[in-house]
Amino acid sequence: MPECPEVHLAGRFINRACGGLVFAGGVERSAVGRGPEVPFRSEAYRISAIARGKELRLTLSALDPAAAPPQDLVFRFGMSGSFRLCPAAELPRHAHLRFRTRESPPRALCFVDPRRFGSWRLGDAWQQERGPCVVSEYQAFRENVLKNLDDKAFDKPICEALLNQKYFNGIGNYLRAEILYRLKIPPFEKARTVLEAVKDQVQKRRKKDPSLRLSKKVKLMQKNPDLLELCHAVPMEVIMAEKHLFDPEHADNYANFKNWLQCYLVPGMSSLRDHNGRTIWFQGEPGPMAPTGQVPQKTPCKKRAQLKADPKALTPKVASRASKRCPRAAATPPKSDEKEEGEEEEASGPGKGHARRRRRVTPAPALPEPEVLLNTKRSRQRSARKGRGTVPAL
DNA sequence: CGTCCACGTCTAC
DNA sequence: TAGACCTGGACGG
Repeated sequence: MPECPEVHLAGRFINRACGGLVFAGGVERSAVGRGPEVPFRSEAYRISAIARGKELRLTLSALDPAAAPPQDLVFRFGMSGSFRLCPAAELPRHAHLRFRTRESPPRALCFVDPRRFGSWRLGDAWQQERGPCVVSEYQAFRENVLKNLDDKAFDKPICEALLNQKYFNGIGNYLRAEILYRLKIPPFEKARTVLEAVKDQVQKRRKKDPSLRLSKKVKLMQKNPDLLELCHAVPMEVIMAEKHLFDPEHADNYANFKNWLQCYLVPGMSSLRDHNGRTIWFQGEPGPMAPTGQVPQKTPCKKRAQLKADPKALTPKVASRASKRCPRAAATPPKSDEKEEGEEEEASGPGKGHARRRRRVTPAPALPEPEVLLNTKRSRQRSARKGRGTVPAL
């Protein structure tokens, strides 16, 4: 689950689980891994990690510094990357890079990445174009945004700007939805409009109480976080909830994570494809820059036996939140012949449990003769689906 | 079985 | 602004 919380937690996992381990030998790479061979070998070395946004840097350090210079590696996780520590004799599928311990029997720290969109590079350099980390470099992140509001990156809708790693290093698709939802900001409001308002608000606060004590300021911000503060606080919630969302016996982790989500994938919320073909989840108005020719999709609210709420699973703030209720039904009534409820939909059977997603319904547009257009063999090629769910333009 | 969808970048018309 | 890059799970017939 690689947005910045998962990357940071991967780093924490490595430091905790591997901090006391000694590794030995060379670094093994799978035949298909998306990264270079790692020219490092040592009969006794340690591994440490540090995260920045969606990147994770590993440092391999020989116990005897004279034996070999340290080797740095910077990973990106793509859509499916993760690190695991497992017996070297039972490597998981798609373990594209492996670091073996000196134990007997040996274990291996593995970079596992089924889809292979992730990669690694040699050296200690973070990717040049990525901005400060929303989690670990909050002040720099904030200033980088507010000082550059004239950048054309902010001409775009806020939901798209939030995925720009030059300004929002660490934010990904579920975080943008969760962040905007907390403030009920329409996802297709213009980014600059939203951020200028943040800037003005800061000025006002300053004028009003120029001598506020720091502690007061902190309280104020915690009570009334602005968008940029939430870009830090929301990922932090996930990181803090580590124990419950990502514990070793990951049996219920996914269920807990889904339970933490307030908007992304949540039944009753609306969704649209943004201009890059990514699904944005939101509630309420899409906003002025919404793509034309699409009807917001809505997963119907089923009568659901709520996700089995694990009462201790959530951070205090969220803990009291009523289990996910459907907001009032709204526009775009679902198709009349929709299969209603029926199954009790236990959120996730033990073991599996996955995004229970309603198949996207081809919207029935309130336009004459949509069928012709909609049914014209939309090419079934893999990526021909960006436009699915569209409505003939007017 | 087949289709759709996924927590992200990249580069090439 | 489309594809391309990939595997695998959910769901439908």
